Amino acid sequence: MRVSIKDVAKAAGVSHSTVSRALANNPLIAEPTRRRIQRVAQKMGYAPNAIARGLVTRRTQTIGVIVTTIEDPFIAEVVRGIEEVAADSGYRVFLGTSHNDSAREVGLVKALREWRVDGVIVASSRVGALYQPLLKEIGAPIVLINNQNRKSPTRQKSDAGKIYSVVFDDADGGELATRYLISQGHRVIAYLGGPSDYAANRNRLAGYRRALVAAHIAFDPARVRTGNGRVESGEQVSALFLPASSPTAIFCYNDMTAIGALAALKRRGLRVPGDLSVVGFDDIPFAGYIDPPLTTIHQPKDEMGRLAMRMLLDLLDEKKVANVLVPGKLIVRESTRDISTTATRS
Amino acid sequence: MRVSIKDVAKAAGVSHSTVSRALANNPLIAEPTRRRIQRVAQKMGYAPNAIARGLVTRRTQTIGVIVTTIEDPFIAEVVRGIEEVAADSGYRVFLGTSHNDSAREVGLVKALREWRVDGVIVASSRVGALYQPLLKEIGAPIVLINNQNRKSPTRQKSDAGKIYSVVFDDADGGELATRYLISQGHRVIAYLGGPSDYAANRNRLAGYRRALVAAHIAFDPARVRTGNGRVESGEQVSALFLPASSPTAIFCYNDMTAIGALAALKRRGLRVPGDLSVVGFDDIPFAGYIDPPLTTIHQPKDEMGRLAMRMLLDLLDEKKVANVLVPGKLIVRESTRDISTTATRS
DNA sequence: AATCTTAATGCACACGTGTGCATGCGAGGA
DNA sequence: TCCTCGCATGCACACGTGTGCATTAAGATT
Repeated sequence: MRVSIKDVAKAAGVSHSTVSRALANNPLIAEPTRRRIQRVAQKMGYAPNAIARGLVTRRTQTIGVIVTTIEDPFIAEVVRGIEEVAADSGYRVFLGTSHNDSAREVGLVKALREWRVDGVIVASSRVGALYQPLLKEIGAPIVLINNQNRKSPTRQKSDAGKIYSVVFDDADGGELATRYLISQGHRVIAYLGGPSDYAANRNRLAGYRRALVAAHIAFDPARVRTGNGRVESGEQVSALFLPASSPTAIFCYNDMTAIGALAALKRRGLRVPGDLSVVGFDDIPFAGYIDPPLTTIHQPKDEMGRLAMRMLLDLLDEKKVANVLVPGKLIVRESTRDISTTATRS
Repeated sequence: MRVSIKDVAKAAGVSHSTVSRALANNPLIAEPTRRRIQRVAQKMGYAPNAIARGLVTRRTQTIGVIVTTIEDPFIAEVVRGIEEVAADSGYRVFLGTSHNDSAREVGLVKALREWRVDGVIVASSRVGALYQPLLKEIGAPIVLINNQNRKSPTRQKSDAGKIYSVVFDDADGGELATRYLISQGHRVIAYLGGPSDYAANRNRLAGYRRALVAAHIAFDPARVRTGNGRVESGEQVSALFLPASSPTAIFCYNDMTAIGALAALKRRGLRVPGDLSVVGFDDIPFAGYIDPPLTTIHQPKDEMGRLAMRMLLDLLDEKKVANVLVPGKLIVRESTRDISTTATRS
């Protein structure tokens, strides 16, 4: 049988209330008494029961984290950021993976509700997008990371209740990547996209167009393809070599697509960056280890996790919080090359 | 204010005990009463309080999972397996990352103890190795995955208490890889190892030697190097090219090391698998996407997670369980080549 | 008709902790 | 000496649920 606060009380010859206060370092308890009780508790191997405490304080010091799958290195890094801040603030993390399976999602939300978590962070596009009413049932503050449901997260209505979000600035990232290619002398730049119904894809494409417009380069829909965000959509590169002219650079929806593109280009006998420059997106852990090391847009994933958790802590403290739009960073590696002549430079 | 079982009882005009039983589908309650109560509860949006329930049943339906870091794709896959089985069995997962930081580890164990988790799974070498006494304090069954502390997990003493383990058969994997290289005609095979104090490294090396002995090839310590298991230890390949003779194949401690080795070989102007065959270990997600796609030993990571969770479920049911040694599988891709002449074959 | 059996429901306690309020006690001032 | 005040501690209730046992009512049995 586990030792409870009453056992300690009996052993120390005081009431359980005194023990409770002594262990909480409540100044009401006299110094010597407190020290004695703490010694006794220590010796008896007493560990407070968080369950009972949660029942009376109505605070569990626990947050729920819902993700699509923990295997996605992107999500793993976000979760790491969350866990880091949570642990430092004395919070525990309930992890649930939805696998984009409705039954699982419903079950998860129900479980979090029953466990009375203090707050919830969701990094699972579908849950965030489709289950907002369900999420609200939890009755705890909620922060979504990179949710794909709103076109513009900053336009969130106040009547959306307690649902806030941290999202990456995809449009800015797309512009960053494209502007860099242009600065390297590229004029014919293709976009090898992701799923057309993803806001991330739409926004990256929008940034791409913005950069073209700024450089007075005409946008050509024929230079844009959609994919599924995985390696196999790299095959689509073939479709980008038009009879009229071929691109000198390809901006890819994400690193996985870029990796597929590199493989497809190699099979065509084209060399990167010799014949063609390629830019990815996300900066997954492997981006620096493939051949050639990939130039890409870095998303500060752990930082986004930390931001979300800090936001949640603020919400729990009933502070005012605002949604956050996180900017990316260009990481130049070896899959891109400057093709502008020295003449145009001087 | 949240609606409790008493509120439902009042609304339905019965006692709270009846509600409790009705919602648990206890046959003691008459069919019509039960249906009526369930309807009322549904309409009032009642969600049982798992905290209160846990307090009285002394079962939390929760397990703790301690890992080094969730960013490691290897661990992520293990966690996925655990989570999968846990969810299907009605268990929730508390995730904690230790980052090999003692303070964090102690804090984690304390937290799990206070939350009265029903069981614990540890996939963090250090925690498993150094904190067994600490772990025991939790007072719940414990399953370790790939713990590095025992030389031979099957020799576990029964007095070790409730600590069980699921470990990968590294020696068998090392033998599998080496035997394959030998079957491809290689006679001079180097081992580019990992940290010398890791049991995994020692066991893979032991398997390598076993395969050599079986093929009557002399073991030469000069053909073995240690590393840190990360990409940079691939640089060590240079040390393997002895004046006397150079290897035709390299067996690497893990895929990360192999990736480093591939890069280093390329810089030396050597082609894989043309000039040299390379075999990795682990089969990380990227192993199939690098250039050339890596021949490696597959560890069924998600399966190991599932096994560990099932073992834990058995322990919770007070069934007898035995430690498990999980075998690997050779995955042949394109980093290896058969160099035996057709003459010797016929 | 009286008693027994069975089915359905309520009562009351327990789980372990936190906390408002009452209580006791000693010291100091009138 | 009595009253007051402040400090340290104990009492008792609450949190929400599960469950052994008592209770009630209705039907069956003698």
